[in-house]
Amino acid sequence: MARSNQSQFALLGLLSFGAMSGYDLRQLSGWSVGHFWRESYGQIYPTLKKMAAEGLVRRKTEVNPGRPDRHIYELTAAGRKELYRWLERPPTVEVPRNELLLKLFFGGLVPPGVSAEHVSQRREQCRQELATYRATRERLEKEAAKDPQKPFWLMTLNYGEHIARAEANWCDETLKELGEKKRQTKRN
Amino acid sequence: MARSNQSQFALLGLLSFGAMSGYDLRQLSGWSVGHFWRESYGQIYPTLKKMAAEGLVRRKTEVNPGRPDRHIYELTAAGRKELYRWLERPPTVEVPRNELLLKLFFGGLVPPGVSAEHVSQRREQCRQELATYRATRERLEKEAAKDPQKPFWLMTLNYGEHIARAEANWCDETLKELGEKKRQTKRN
DNA sequence: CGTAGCATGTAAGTTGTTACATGATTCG
DNA sequence: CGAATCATGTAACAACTTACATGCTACG
Repeated sequence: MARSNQSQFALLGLLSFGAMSGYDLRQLSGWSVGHFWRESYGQIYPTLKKMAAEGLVRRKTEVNPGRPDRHIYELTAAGRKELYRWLERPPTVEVPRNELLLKLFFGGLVPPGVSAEHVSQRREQCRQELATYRATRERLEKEAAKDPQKPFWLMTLNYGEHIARAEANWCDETLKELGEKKRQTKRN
Repeated sequence: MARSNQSQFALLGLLSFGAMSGYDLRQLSGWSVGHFWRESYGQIYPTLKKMAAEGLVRRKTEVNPGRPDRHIYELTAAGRKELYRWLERPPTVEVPRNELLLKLFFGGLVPPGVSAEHVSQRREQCRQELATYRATRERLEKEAAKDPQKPFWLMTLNYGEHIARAEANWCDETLKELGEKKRQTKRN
């Protein structure tokens, strides 16, 4: 068992940037680790509670007049230690499920236009992702120009760009092949 | 709700190649869709049972003397129809979690050697994946030379190769950057 | 005045993994 | 003779998503 609670470590990591609320964690994760890691509120709030009970984080309540209270979570020494121990363990790889590929694998069962449409949509998504990466890069250059952690953030961004470009290229190649298939089918 | 039971469709798809047992499904998925889709027995057997109850598959028992019985599952007309309907729906994308990137994102918290070691291990995994793809490609050329579905299988294989190469390149670049970082750290 | 954002959380359901249980046969 | 493969399945649990519930404020 022990699937080792990855969400927990993601949150611990984000909290290393400073004390935050569950809401903040969600927002921050959106533009920082958003392209390779996402957490839902339904996951964040219970995990924070559990970590507080285990002494990995400390909870403080910030009372704001005319606004909902904010529950700010802060790393404890124990939490920081856990985080470091996790960072040093080698990451485990698992096969990511890819619905597009699964459908394409069975592409022979449906008219070729169906697969082409799926790939074409993916192509467009890649284009959008690449645009987002460019924007994030500019934002990083401005807002984190001097941050010592910036190089690491750029590395993860580079990863996204490498993969998105590769995926886009594959889409283009595949669309060409599917196009030929379509013509062949029409002739028969 | 309705997370739309992806595993179910994967199994329906594999069953379109012919009637099979749960065990067979697992084996077949290993080398066919293995690099982008995996199912465990704990998922396969209950799903088959459920689909049989819903009339998407038909179960036949093959009695073998001196061996465990084999439960062979076969697509029904309803199952086939469900499969086609699913194939035509546009695939949904979800952000795949990447533990390596998550650790790298927080790389500033640990000595640079730690991140380098993680990336280096990933580099080696890419090498192995590429070797597997080459082997699968050869196997496909031989064993499925005339299969009309072969082009689709090759497309999914191409995808794997594109991504693995991109990932390998990224690893190399990143290792270089991390190497420089290490030297800088040592000098300070 | 409606919508979006701020802000917290719970409940119910689904999906998936891992470990366990069983027992025969084949191969080295 | 021990390990791997064939073959099926269950139980326990972990993880995650979605929808719901609440209510205020700022903005157009």
